[in-house]
Amino acid sequence: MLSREQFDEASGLQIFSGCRPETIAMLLEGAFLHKFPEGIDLAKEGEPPDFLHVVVSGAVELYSRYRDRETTIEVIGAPNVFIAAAVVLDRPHLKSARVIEPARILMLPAASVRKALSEDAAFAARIAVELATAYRAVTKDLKNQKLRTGLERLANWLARRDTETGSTHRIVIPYDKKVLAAQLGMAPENLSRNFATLARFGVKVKGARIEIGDPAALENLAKPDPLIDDPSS
Amino acid sequence: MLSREQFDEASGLQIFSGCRPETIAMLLEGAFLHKFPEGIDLAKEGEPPDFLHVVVSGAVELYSRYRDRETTIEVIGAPNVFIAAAVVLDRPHLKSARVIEPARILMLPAASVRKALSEDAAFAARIAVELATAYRAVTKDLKNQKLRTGLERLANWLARRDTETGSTHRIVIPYDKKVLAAQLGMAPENLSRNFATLARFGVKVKGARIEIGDPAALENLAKPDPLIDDPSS
DNA sequence: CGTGAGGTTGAGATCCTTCAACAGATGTGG
DNA sequence: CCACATCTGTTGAAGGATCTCAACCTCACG
Repeated sequence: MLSREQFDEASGLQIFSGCRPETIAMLLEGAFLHKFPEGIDLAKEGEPPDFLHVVVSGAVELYSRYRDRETTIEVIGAPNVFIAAAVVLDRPHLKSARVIEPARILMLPAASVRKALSEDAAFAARIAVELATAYRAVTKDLKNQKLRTGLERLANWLARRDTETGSTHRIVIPYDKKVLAAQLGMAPENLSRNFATLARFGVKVKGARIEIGDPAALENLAKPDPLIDDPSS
Repeated sequence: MLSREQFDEASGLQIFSGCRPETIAMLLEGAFLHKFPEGIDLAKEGEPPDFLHVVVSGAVELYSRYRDRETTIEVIGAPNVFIAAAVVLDRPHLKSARVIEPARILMLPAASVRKALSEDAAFAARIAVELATAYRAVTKDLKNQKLRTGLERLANWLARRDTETGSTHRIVIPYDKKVLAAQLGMAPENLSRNFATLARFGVKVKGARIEIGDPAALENLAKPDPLIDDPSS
């Protein structure tokens, strides 16, 4: 149950923009807005979806296992939705979700979401936009994986991260390096080695802090492609 | 412009089920239903989307380039939609599309699709389902890429293809082996070598025809996971 | 100070790609 | 019908990329 303040805060979220007030009220009826500490699992792959999750603040890692391997598929920051696809289709999660930065999460009952979908075109359109955006993000990731080497993926991650944080040429890895390694699709050891290789291109690493000494050289190595790297395209 | 028969055929497609007749009429207003021979390009990555495409028959390969590399992301058979995400968001295609099996394609004007999205909740919900399904398919593919070796991907492709075609333990590769190689994320040479390796597990290859001599051995090697391999989960 | 977690480095094995040569099938024109 | 070209796929050899295992290092923290 949401408090008055929570209700007001939640109803202002992008996901509800343009929706009918009744739709919003119905969705928030059985909703929760909870704080979660780092390390908590919010969903487990293979299990049916109970809630649509909205990251109000903090960050969540989506990861999967197979045999004795594990990889992270995506890191979701605020203010984004996740596991929308599983909720819409009412099928088991394909990924587990784990808090990697203390987070406030709005949880909307899955059944309400599916109901709203067929009753409110604006909400359905918003969900369609969310899904389309998520779809494109994964597609870019798949292209990234299949078309680039590990070193290229790292170089592009650095270049993108730099422009996203104001092109100061100083960036900070916002989580453990092993998470970054898994996200980039390489072993942690390989991430170290790739960083070492990038020293030749003016990249200096000190713990989680990275300095891009020669942005042009890095850019030239990375050869970013808007159809892979632009988050907004 | 569609003929009377084409209109009737098109309006029976799954994508329209539950939609208001006016929505369907509006969508089919400026639509085309064309036959395309093998090899034709239907869309080019980087260009804006003009039409939502529905594969009525035949097959289409979605592929991408980067530097001098190319990979296929997906192969779409009938009766499926593609480039829905680009149309919904009105953003450039992330992938090119090429006919690999003579196809009949229904093309719905992108602007009409976006209009229908906000006016007809049933249509919006259908598109949301399409997008959610496509999203999950790419996610599975990404897991496949990041969590498995090439040999495992091939073994699982064979196992899945076999069950999809009636578990006769005889399958036919429905397109060129180089397309299969790109789809599985390996060089064509490597596909050959992986097939050679599979001989030890009872897999016999003669051109495009494959016989699975020891299904249990293949299954044991593949170790399929419903959260990667089940098309319906 | 120890201790443990996260990160780095080295060595060897494995996976995969590239380049090159070759084989087989298909098609064409004389 | 044959010679030739072409396209696809296979095979071999070499090198590159990546992973695993192990040792070591560093730093925060009790």
